[in-house]
Amino acid sequence: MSIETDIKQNTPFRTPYQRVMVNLMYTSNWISTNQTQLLKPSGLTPQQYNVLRILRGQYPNPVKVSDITERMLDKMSNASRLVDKLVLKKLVLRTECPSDRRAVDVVITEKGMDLLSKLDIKLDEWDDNQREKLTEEEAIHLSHLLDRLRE
Amino acid sequence: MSIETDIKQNTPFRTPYQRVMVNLMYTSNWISTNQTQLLKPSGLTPQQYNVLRILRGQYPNPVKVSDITERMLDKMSNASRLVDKLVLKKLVLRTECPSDRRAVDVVITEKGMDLLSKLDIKLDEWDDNQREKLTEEEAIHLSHLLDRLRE
DNA sequence: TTTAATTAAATGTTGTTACATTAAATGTAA
DNA sequence: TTACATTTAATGTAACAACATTTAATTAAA
Repeated sequence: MSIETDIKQNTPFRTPYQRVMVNLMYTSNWISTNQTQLLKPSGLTPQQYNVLRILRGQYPNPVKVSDITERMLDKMSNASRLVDKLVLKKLVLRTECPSDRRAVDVVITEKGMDLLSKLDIKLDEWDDNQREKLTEEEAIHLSHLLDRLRE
Repeated sequence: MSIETDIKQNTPFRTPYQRVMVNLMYTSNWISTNQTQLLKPSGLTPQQYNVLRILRGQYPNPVKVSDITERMLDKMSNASRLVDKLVLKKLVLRTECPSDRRAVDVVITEKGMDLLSKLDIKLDEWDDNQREKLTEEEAIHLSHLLDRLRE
């Protein structure tokens, strides 16, 4: 559905750039809502999931809280408190970094890895749904346009 | 910059679709941060700005709170409390709807219209920046791909 | 070496979001 | 009409986000 119809707008956008901006916010919100619902049964928020994926990416090496902050999509979020939540759920381990006692090393646990594996399957299904809407070439092109927009 | 570089990811995305999803979240967050900063001097949050724009679109007709909710990008947001904030700033007027005493009519004030006019100029500048990154055709294409993705 | 500046993580605070619940008005069906 | 369901807005609440501040460790400079 066109973004104008989706948001019931009756006056057209002044420029195609404004249309893109609104469309991006709307689409991202749509994805985010879907993702939140997908993760809810696992008791994870999208941000917590994001942290787990960052940790898996480095497994079995630890990642410092400051590195997590740098890699998170939402730079303003509080990685420290997110790690707190994950520690409580025993999905990650937090240990003092031996070489710098200010820093904190975080590692994903086996329980965390298992949870991610289960979620991979769900995510692949969601992935397959998108496959029906865009071809691979279109998906690649879309990413490319987004990269250019942020330049 | 490519999204992989932006988020310092060293393992590639499994599919172009996953890349698009992450890219969309990242890009939208980037836009949202920019927008928040742009609006901050006016004392408006992006959502409050969104409500004002919806009201201007119907001016001088009133819009019910339920209609605002329907048209907002973030459907889960609480239009009632957003209108509250705008009433406090005298940017909108809230009156009981005569034909349905459950409903509430909201109209943008002259002060609200003036504020939007000032913001239009700022927004156009931001618009011009994007113009250097994507051609009009590319912007149109990008919106089209986003529409298709949400189908 | 002592002092100052910087860095890393944690914490405090204020406002917001997501969601559930409430309260009042309206619609509907027996 | 009366009872019940639905709609509309407002409110309560718990978790979260944005941002500032604090505390401790490290680095750099005097």
